[in-house]
Amino acid sequence: MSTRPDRSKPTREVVLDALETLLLEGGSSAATLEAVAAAAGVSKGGLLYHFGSKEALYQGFLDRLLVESRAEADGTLTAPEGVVAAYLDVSSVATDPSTRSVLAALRLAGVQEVDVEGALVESFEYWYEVIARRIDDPVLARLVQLVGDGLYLHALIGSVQHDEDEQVIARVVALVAEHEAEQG
Amino acid sequence: MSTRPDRSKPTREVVLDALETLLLEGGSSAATLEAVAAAAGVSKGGLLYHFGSKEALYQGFLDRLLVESRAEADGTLTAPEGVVAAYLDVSSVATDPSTRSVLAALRLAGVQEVDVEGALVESFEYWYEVIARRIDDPVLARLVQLVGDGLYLHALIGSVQHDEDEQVIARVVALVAEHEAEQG
DNA sequence: GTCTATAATCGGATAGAC
DNA sequence: GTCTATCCGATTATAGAC
Repeated sequence: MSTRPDRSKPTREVVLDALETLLLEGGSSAATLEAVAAAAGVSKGGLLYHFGSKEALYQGFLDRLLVESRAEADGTLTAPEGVVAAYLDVSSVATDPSTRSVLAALRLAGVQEVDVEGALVESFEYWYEVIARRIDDPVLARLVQLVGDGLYLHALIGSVQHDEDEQVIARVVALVAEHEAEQG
Repeated sequence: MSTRPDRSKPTREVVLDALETLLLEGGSSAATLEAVAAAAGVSKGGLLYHFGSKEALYQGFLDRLLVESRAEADGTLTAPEGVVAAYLDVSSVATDPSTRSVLAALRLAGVQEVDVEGALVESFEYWYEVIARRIDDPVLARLVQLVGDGLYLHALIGSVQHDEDEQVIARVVALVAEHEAEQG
């Protein structure tokens, strides 16, 4: 990939997209400045004009992740299937744009240049608040999140979806519906 | 750390312990041969006598991980608190030796030298089989695992334990007990 | 805003002494 | 079985032309 994928997008965004793809494919060690530049269709020098260092590049990625995931979480508040089903669906579909960002960030976890863990904690915390806004029992809300995060973990290791996963989602949704019926 | 931590253990094990610690602290990029050797209290040459390459070192780590996690899973079959509580406890305690290995392996996910994901999938699959041996409803068994894996994910990003987590575990245990009572 | 060329450093791996 | 010395390729970053 030596030609620039999309010229309508700003270069910054194209570079971050390239970084995301490389992180998903080969982890943090595959995401060298040269490789990212090549995948984005720019030169190393061109990349370094937009992000002055590897640290700045990583930070730019985390900043975008937070903006994206907050928007995604907010969006589910008005989702027809409800927040619960929406979160569990998002978590289990590794091709979802928002999920891709989170999985890429998880592959970045542990690097010294930036606080990846802090950004991820912030993102997950925001999701919890959104879920808890719809389920008044905090324990149940947390259970919903943990099931979703379990699905995230399995997406991270590329595990094939269990036959049971769909039924687990249905079961959790039912659990929430049951709770809501009790409350009135 | 330039002195060898424990001379009673075989050097191979000391080296793998050092690798594990470095992976947890700084991700895969921090686990250079030089750094691992230093943390283990041997020279680079000394390390390379036991593991001929970085690939061999990583593979040795994954091999040990599988042996350890199978033993851990088998051990819970006879645990007094039951498999369910045992898995959820293990998943949430980041200092547990077995959990440390899994978290370190997760930080290694994405490297090209070895099939980290494959090893992790195998480990999680084994755990599922152990859990499913005690809970005859496969959907419920999978739900238990996903909650535990959600806890793993939060341990991976160093997220502080939610106040609700203990109650979530209790709730899941109750869910399983309820199911068993129905079956008889 | 994007490029090429190059400097400086680091990481993996080999050879051979002890 | 462990060490030191060394080579080579890869990676980050800078300088300066276009």
